Amino acid sequence: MNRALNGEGGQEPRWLSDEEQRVWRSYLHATTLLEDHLDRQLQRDAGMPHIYYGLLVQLSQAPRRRKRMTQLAIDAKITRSRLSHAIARLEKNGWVRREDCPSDKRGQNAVLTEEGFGVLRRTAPGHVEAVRQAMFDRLTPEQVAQLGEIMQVMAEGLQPQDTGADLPWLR
Amino acid sequence: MNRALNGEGGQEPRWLSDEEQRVWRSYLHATTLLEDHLDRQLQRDAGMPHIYYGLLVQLSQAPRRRKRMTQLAIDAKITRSRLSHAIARLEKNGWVRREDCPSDKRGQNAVLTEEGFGVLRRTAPGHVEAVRQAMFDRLTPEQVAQLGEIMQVMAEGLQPQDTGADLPWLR
DNA sequence: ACCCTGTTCTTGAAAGTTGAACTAAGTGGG
DNA sequence: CCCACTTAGTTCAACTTTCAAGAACAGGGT
Repeated sequence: MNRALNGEGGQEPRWLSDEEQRVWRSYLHATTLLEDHLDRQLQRDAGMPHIYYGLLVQLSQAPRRRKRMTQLAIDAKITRSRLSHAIARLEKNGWVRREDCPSDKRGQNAVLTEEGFGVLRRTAPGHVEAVRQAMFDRLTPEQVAQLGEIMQVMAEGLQPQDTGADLPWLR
Repeated sequence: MNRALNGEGGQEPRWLSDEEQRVWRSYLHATTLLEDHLDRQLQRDAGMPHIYYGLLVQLSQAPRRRKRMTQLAIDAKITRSRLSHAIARLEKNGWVRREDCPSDKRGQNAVLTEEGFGVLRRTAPGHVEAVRQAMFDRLTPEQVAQLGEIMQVMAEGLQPQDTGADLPWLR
């Protein structure tokens, strides 16, 4: 459905207004700077990128500190392939281990190890502090509320099925 | 300066409140979904990732459609290393070429080729449309203004020099 | 039991990214 | 002019991500 609007065949493109451009640039600017910042912070203090850290967090909050691979992939918004590689790396670190799923022989659980939990306990304070300094300490309470609302709306519009019905692949 | 708050030596960590956690999750959720979405959109329609597309945009808006490597890296918020690789790839595509800087023999200009400009002209409408659908079409004008304000504040707090004076390396 | 289709997860290769080391060229004393 | 120091950009190796297969199992029908 983008096809019709794309490239040569399309009708008049709806360009961004000046203000929209400014907002879009600020958005790109802020989000990339923050993601880079957190990636470096965690690489330095926890020895892993932000996404990997997020996987450990997910596991730490799951019922028995374990989760099916596919569910973890969905919750972390990454592909199963990426998750496979990531878990392999975390496993090599001793922070996660794999476990066969009893009910489904295809299935695997990723399980947070005690050691992995320790890493989280040690590094979480520094990470929260970094997030605070970058976001919550700089925004008014109203802005925090607004941001929450805005991000929620955007996220809703981007759930898997939206962009086209021709994307049966997970995520 | 994170050291003192990190891990074992620190004082009471300032955890996020429930609402802050919700906002933070929404933020991560929305930003990663959008970035993935745009990456796929551009990979499909323009044959390059979002960042590379951004480089072409930068060049197209620069005075003679060219820019010094370092300046381009700063403007695009990426490392010089990453830029080197990216330009090498874009050069292979024929969309950019390198040019020795006349005034500084160390310097290089990245120059947008006519072909590169053509790619931009063909793919920009589809990209703008994707951005609109994901963001501007879903937000009220007030929310757009709020988002702009918020992102500006966050970006200011993340400029290179903030995190510590002990980071002489570019970004 | 058998086949068919869809799901779960992994793998391998190519592409992209990172951080550090490196080359070459400008800069500013002494 | 020479030295040390900085800056511009590239390169290398290690790591991460993506995309396209592929192996193994599940859940129906038939």
